[in-house]
Amino acid sequence: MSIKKALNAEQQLKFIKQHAAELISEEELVRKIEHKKKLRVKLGIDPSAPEIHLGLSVVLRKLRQFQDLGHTAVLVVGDFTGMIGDPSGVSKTRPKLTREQIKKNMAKYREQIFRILVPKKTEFTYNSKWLGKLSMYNFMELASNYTVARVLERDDFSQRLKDGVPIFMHEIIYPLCQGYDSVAIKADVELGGTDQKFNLLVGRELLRAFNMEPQVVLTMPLLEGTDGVRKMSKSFGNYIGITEPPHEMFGKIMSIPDELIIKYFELTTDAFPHAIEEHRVALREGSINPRDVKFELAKTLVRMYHSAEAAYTIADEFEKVFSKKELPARLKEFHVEKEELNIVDLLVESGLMNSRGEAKRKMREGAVDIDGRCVKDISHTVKLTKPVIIKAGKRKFLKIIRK
RNA sequence: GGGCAGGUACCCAAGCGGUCAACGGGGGCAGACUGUAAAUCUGCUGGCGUAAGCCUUCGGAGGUUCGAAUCCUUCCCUGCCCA
Repeated sequence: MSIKKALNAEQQLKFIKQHAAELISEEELVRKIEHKKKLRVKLGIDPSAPEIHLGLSVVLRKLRQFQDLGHTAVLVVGDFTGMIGDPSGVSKTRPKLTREQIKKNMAKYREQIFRILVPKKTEFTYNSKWLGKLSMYNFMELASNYTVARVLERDDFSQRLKDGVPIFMHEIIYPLCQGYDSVAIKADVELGGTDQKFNLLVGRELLRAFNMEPQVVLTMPLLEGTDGVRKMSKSFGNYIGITEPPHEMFGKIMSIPDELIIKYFELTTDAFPHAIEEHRVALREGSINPRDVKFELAKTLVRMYHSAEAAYTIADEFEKVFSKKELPARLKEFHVEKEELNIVDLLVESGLMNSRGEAKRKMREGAVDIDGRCVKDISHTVKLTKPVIIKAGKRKFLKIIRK
């Protein structure tokens, strides 16, 4: 990072623009870098979802890049809005959070966020500090800076209005609060996903309204989740957490659609641009099996968030289990008292299945193997004179041992 | 304040007295296939029961009926129009 610190504004711009969706505006950014050297780069954080996933890492990594260029990351935790229960941007209202919950969530968040950011160059602030103190008078004044029509221009608002999906008053206020955060922390740049563009622009205009230099807006592309369609988000269940165990992470990455491989490489990994370019060409020409590139991607990410050793071990295991259909090296164990018991009971007791109904269904579908043999008979009795290995579905293995 | 239209399983969305545990789509899971937990195809997707069957579920609470997601009353919530 010491090397990058020496870069001039034009050179920095090149890094900043890399993989970004939109930069408003380039000239302003260059000017700011030249004048101030050290910029305050803002990122809003939602305290209700304390788990960082690859989707969020896209923006966080960009923030890290700013840090490497010598700038300061200012994380604004939306604890005020979190306590009120702010909109999710789609159609639901987020749950209200108590002070304790927020505190607990943020402790978790911090720990994860510094796997990407540099602590020394990171400021944490909570927007309740200023939003909580805003008087009705000040608030009204703030609100007078924006018109209803402008707020309703926001993509999701106009869509919801058209669809007859409720929009609540506090949701309309929300962009103003976020924009006011920028005023409060004197942001030079604000980062966000492309879905945040509107909010970020409000911040820009509010700064101007307060006679401050407007912030530069930088948006990053949204990363699709494991379903390959919707943006990665905890509420869609299509996310890959950066603290997930290596095998989970590896497996989930292997399940993304092939078309997303390059995008993932670009936005979530530290792979060299020329290496990514090679993959892209190879994929396009069909000279390589997409699986191998995805394999490389999975290894890279496991290495980044765990270790090189973990990456190799897991890759090896994956190969064994899914390509060669062998058993994984290490099996989870489950201990039982009885010498023999019914297979359905065992599946439920061991937690492999959620209910007896599900266990029976899955058995009918041929999803259950005992010691490598498919068992469909639900009255089957498992004898535990010696340990038995049960496979339920493609990736659930369990070694049953009698105590 | 008045009128109209709505609230259905994880999400979207049918159903409008019995054949509804509830069509269809998405998601999820499983099987086949494969190059992978990609793609594609097929099946499954409330709980208990080997099964017949039983139990819980259609915004909340009551009621009508042999029988309600479907009808009535009331309450809560949402959208649209009028004021």
